[in-house]
Amino acid sequence: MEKVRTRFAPSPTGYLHVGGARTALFNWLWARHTGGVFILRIEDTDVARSTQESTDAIFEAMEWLGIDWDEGPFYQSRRGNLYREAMDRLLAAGKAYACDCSAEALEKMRERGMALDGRPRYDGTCREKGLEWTEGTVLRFKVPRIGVTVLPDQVKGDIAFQNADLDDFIIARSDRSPTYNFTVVVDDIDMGVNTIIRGDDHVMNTPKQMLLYQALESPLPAFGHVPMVLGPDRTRLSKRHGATSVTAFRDMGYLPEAMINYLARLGWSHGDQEFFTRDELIEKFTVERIGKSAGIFDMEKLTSLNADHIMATPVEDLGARVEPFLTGLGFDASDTDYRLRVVETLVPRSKTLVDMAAQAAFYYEEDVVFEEQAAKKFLRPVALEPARLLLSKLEALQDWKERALEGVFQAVMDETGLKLGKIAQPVRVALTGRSASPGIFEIIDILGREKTVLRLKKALAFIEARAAKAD
RNA sequence: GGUCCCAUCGUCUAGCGGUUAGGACACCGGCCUCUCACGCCGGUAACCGGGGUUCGAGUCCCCGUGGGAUCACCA
Repeated sequence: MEKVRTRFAPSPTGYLHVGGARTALFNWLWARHTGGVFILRIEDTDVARSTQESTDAIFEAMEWLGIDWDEGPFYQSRRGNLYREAMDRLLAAGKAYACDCSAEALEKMRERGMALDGRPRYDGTCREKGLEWTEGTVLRFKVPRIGVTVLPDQVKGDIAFQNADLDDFIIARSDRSPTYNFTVVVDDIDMGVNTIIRGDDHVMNTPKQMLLYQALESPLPAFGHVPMVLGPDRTRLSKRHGATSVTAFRDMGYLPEAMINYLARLGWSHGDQEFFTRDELIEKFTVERIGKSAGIFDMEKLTSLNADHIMATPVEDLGARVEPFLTGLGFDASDTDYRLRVVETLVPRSKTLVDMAAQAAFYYEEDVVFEEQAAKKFLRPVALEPARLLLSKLEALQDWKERALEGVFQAVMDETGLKLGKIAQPVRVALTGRSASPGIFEIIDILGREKTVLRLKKALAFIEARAAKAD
């Protein structure tokens, strides 16, 4: 069996969006699954719209996702002579011809065709003129007038196109630069690409490209057209649907593992399995299992999957990954051991790294700020007695460990006759400012004696002041 | 409008002639419990419509409807 050679060929006219990322992912997975080769090619023939920033953004996004390439990046803008050579071959073989129709004439043809049978098209005016290909004329490909081109699509099945419905499309502009349908084919032939997985917005281009393969006397690659990714309103995903740039998800605290898991599962399935590690994806991915219908991008499911991946990631790893988010919040999170202990308590409660960093705030803040609702509900005079008792016992505690701390609470419970909940909630608010947090013993353990005592005293003062005001 | 594609819970999907139509997200109950999560248990919720084929259709065929893609000297 021939070695699989796939490619991802984005045009650098913007950031890498989720749809493109999924296309890249599928090609990459297929190459990795089969032990093949994955190629990156930048389609920058449209000089006006291509930018270096976009190219860099694409690299950055792919690197973050962990989608690496074996060959490339190749730039179409630097492969002019290759295209020129192919043009000459086609021209010499009579498979292409020059056309000097004006833009106005072309517009007329389209209008006429539209009025005639709803089919706007080029009417072949210059097809047999034998015009010389000079500056100012374009080069058109001579599409067979009869016959059917059947696309054996790996995901959609056979799709038939009447050659008569295809235009004699332009392969070289009047400035002699090659157009998309032509460059892709020439490049894919040159690079030995034998498997093309791409968005299904390309199906209509495919018969034209297949004809080009024939004209260039090259074997056809296998085609697989993947359905689109839609926004919640069922229209093509775009900026107005919110975040669509891959790197935006990185900044929102999503893990690349979760991202590729979600993207893979959107349009592809493996029985009932939802959670996949990168290796499992490579092991189980096949083009055959790609679905045929378009899918809606669901942020909620991505988020849920992200939480699952957070729980599946080693804490050391997570610790390193949240640090920038902690720093971004203005905290000094350079103490690795402390950070790891903090992260450990937050793992099952965090949907994203941003979420995790936000929840970690009380561990780093100098001073806790009591949330109004929480303070109102729990920092009340009834909490004074048990809190004072707890404080004195904590100050005297020798062994500052979770087990011992639990013993301290038990003692307070015994002496006051109160249940743990009655004591823990006020203390929680005192230490974290909020009514929800990780377990009370682990928090105290991690915070340490100094901070715990300080915060407890502050809360005590807060309650006393409040009681005084009430009198 | 022409051409092409698609159609199972709100969403992602399993299903490849015979199933009480399964799972996941979300949602709603309950359990666990120091709070919040996690976890566990349970629930609401789907085969677009109409014709065929067949002993039997979510599964096969046709038509309709709906949605999408594409019709450039853009990629």
